[in-house]
Amino acid sequence: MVEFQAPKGVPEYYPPRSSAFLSVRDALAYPARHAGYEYIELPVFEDTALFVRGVGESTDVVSKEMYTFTDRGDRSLSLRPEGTAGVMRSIVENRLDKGPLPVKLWYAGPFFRAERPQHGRYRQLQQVGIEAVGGDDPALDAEVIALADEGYRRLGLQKYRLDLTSLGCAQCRPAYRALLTSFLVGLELDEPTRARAHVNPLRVLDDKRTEVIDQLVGAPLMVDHLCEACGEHYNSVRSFLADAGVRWTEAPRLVRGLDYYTRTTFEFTHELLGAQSGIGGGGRYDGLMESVGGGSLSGIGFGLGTDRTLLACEAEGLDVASRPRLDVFVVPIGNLARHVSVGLLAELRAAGVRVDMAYGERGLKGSMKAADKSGAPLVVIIGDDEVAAQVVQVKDMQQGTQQSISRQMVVDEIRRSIVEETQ
RNA sequence: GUGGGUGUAGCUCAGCUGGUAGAGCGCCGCGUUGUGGUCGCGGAUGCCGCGGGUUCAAGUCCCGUCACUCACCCCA
Repeated sequence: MVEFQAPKGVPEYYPPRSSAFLSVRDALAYPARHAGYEYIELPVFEDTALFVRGVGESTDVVSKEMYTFTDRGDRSLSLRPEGTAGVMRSIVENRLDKGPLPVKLWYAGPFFRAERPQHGRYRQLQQVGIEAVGGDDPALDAEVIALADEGYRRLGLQKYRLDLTSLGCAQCRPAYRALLTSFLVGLELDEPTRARAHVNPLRVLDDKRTEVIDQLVGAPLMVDHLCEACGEHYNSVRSFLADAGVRWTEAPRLVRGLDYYTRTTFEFTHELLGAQSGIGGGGRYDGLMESVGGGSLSGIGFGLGTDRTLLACEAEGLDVASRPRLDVFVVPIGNLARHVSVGLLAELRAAGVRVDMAYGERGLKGSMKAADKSGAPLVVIIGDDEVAAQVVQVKDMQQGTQQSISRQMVVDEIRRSIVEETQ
């Protein structure tokens, strides 16, 4: 048994899977980056009060899942459980909301929740997120959702679904909430569920137990009680989504665990992931910025789970990191050749070629084995004969063919063959 | 936080009713002169998760503990 282990529930990504993790993260961020969203790097911990006020005191995330600690200045800080509140804080603090609107940002990194770990649920989770702040144009909602969808599509994912609904606003939700509450009090519910209904009646709607679901058949739904403005907004969002070519499922019982969501709300789930099926989600938040001390700008955003998306790719058998890690592997024979090789390595790297060489005295056979395992399609072999003749041997590992190329020409030759291959 | 399952070589796992550890894969080496993958041969590696108990004897039974895992809950 090893002396030290990574903290409970914290996933690590090491080779070879780490390259797949990077590919997933990049694929999820790509659509937003190419839609003009700019990068924002945020603190991993913030003032605890930011999350309490922003995310909501009654949420499970804040009430029992935060890693909270006191620093040496006696300040209460918490590892961020989600990204949106921090983005809002930064926008307000750095006056980004005084510039052109909407402010469009993307971020990626770790978030922390002190939950019981299980497949796809981690205490340190990785997310890629975007926020579009300072606009309530329903086309913006559609854009955000479409960018998430495109990320999953880029990876080749197929067995996922987009659930969509509207949670109304400060105008219409309170009345609906009262209606739902009066409906719920008439049901046969156990104590924890009653408590939940008291804290947030909406949350009872997505209960998974059949005995609860059966009782919810006639429950009033938010989408049937939207005010005129929210109803119109939601219709427009759906219309723009259709224009964007995104397919969704109406999910009138969709509820999210964070209090700030209003109007458009969505979640992506993958069918092969078991209990932790949510691979991404998000929605509109109209009052969030005000609640953290900013102006009354509304926004919309999403958080996509990098860990779970990777699991989803693996569940679908997708090879998300098929590109070899190297273009060339150099095999020197003898000390003289090692000097030539080091020089060649520098030139190749400067030319943008991804290259490694056989270090250590392994002998030609061992070096060739290492070359094979490196996955590089080309191997450059240099021995005394080659040094004397000022050439190198370039071997195509797949074909098994080999040709002698002059030392002078070899960098250009290799670069050319790589360009051809990537076309 | 609440339940269930599992913990044996780097990995996947076998080890029947208790008698001092095995396979496949991987790794390293060899198959003579400067060439990988296939094949053949050889080799290294285990406090059998940890602690206690029962027993002449425990990987094997009992208790505890830790870790992992699945579900609830929650969510990415």
